[in-house]
Formats: sequence, C-alpha cells, structure tokens
Amino acid sequence: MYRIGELAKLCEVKADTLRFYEKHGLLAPSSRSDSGYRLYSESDAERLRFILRAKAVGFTLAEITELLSIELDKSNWACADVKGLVDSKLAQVNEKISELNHFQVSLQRLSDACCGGPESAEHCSILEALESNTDNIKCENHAHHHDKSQYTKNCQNKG
Amino acid sequence: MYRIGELAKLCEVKADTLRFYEKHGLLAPSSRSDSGYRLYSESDAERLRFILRAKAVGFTLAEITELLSIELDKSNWACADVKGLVDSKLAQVNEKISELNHFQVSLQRLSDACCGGPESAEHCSILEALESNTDNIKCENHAHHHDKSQYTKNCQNKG
DNA sequence: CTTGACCTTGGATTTAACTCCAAGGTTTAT
DNA sequence: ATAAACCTTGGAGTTAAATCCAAGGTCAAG
Ligand SMILES: [Zn+2]
Ligand SMILES: [Zn+2]
Ligand SMILES: [Zn+2]
Ligand SMILES: [Zn+2]
Repeated sequence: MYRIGELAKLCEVKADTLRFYEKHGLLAPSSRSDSGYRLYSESDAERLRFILRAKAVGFTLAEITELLSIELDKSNWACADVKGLVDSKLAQVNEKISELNHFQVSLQRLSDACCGGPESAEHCSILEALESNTDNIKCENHAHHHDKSQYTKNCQNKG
Repeated sequence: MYRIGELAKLCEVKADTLRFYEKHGLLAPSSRSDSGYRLYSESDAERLRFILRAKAVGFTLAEITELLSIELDKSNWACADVKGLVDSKLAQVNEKISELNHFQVSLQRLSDACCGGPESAEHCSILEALESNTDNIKCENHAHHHDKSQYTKNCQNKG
C-alpha cells in the first residue's frame, strides 16, 4: 500500500493531482489508514498508470473516464466502441493540427518577409501585412524598404 | 461612426467581444454618444481588423497587445522586435504541432491495431496497450484474437 | 516533548477568451 | 405611446486540469 505522497512520487505526479482525480471520479484509493490517510493498492497504481498513458496520447480526463468505465466492464463493450473513442480523438487532433499548420504557414510567411534588422519598424512588412486587408502577405508589393540597402533579407529577395 | 452592434456585425464578432476587448485595453471607442453609447470611428474599425488578423495567425490577446503598442509607436521599435514576436510565436506553434503529431501517431497506431468490430472488447488491443507498460503498441505480441476469425483487421495483418 | 515531514479537508485561484445575465436607459418604427 | 431592438453597467459563469492555501491532525526521530 502506498500513501498518497509515495504513489505521487512513483508516478511523477503531485499528491494534489491524485486528490483531484479522486474528486473527479477517476481514481480512489482502495482503503484508508486508521488515521484517515489514503492507501493505494498496486491495482490502484495500475489504474493511475492507465490514466497517465491515456493522457499521454491526448485524451482528456472526461474521455479517460469513459475509457475507464469500458475497461472495468470490457465484456459489455465492443471493439467498435473503443476504436470509436480513439478515432474520434484522432479526428479532433487532426483538426487541431490543421489549424496550427495554418498558423504555422502564415507566421512563417510573415517572418520570411521581415528583414529582422535593427531599423525602425516604420515600414515593417509584418505590421503592414496585419494592417492591410490582404489575407496573406504579398511579397510582390515591395512594401518593405529601409533607407539603407544594407538589410535586404526581405521582399526584395524575390524581386 | 458605428455603434457597437454595427461594428460587431461588420467584423463578425459579438458586441460582448468588443466590450471585452475594451475592458482589456485592446480597443476603445474614440467617443461616446450623448446617451453614453460607444461610437467607433473608421480607424477604430481598422484597429479591430488588425486585432482579428493577428488572432487569425495565432497570436493571443496578450501578444496582440504588444503588437498594438508597437504599431502605435513604430518608429521606436525595430524590425527585429516585430520579427522576434513572430518567431517566438512560431516556435510555440511548432512545439504544439509537434506534441499533437506525437498524439496523432500514437492514436493512429492504436486505431490501426483494433479490429473495430462488434465483438467484446475483452481482448481489445487498444485497452491492452493502455494497460501495459509498453510505451507503444506492439503488434508482434498478437494480443488481439477474437473467437471468430471473421474479423481480422487487427494485429494479424502483420503476421 | 518537540520538530519536521507528512497527511486531512474545504475552498479559492489560475489561464484564456469570451459569454451570459439582470436591471435598467435609449431609439426607432408603427 | 408603446413595443422591439438596441444600448448601458457590473458581475458571474464557462472550460480544463490542476495548483495552492489555511488550519489542523499524525507519525517517526532525537
Ligand atoms: Zn525591416
Ligand atoms: Zn520588419
Ligand atoms: Zn477486436
Ligand atoms: Zn479492439
């Protein structure tokens, strides 16, 4: 039997996290000591590891609660149910990735358009792109010219 | 001059969002009507569009606040400052993408290992992977066998 | 017998970006 | 003149997953 701090250290989480999981129905210690201390069994520890593995592949605690209820009653669930949870999560993750990829492309385009030099930002391509109503930065407009032609890592590259 | 609802509709946000932006120092109407209604000028609208464009490339409101302060005082900032913000955001986005890619790969592997059929989940590869202490699912262990050999879209594929 | 490490509980706080509500004032159209 | 549609304010609620706090009980060592 582990006390809360022992299990926490063992699984590299905080004791607070274990109390949080208990409050939310994910993991309760199988017993208490006479003085009221939580006592976790080896199977409680296994359950915690299950939770942490599910977290590590991206499931939320709400989703893990579902997984756990299947896990405890496997024979009344089908592979289709389990795979459904995984595939639905996969779809969410793919959607999020796609949003972030969009950010990534836009930011990269902004970054590439700016010389990044020490000159005044008065004609910075990034700011101009955010000011303008164009969706994407247009390198063709040669908007970014500094007084000195010394810093040329900007739109002119493509001209 | 736009009233709050007009500007909101024009820019496809809610009036509440504009009040929220005002409370957080991102966008204040340049004037008020006699009866206290917010009145937004065309340049207020431009500022809002700047905010929305920055949001569209992934900046948080806190970061947009920084961008706006640069935007209003361009000559006292360098391209390097602006590009720094973009590059730092880019790094965050890349990190998040990489985390999600890890989720994606793991979930895909779990999904591929499960037959997804109507049989009992008692021997579901997904659950077994989450129970076991192996980091990744191992298809070599042929853990997933159903009574009927009718549903074979699982580990046996690779055998 | 006292210090320090550990444990208990309940409740408050954090982050981000809204979103909603109540109670009331204003404008506009019929 | 009255109803609908709009606006005001302050403040509360939402989501997720913890994290922190205070006041106090327990346990082992010295
Ligand atoms: Zn520059
Ligand atoms: Zn620049
Ligand atoms: Zn199966
Ligand atoms: Zn399965």
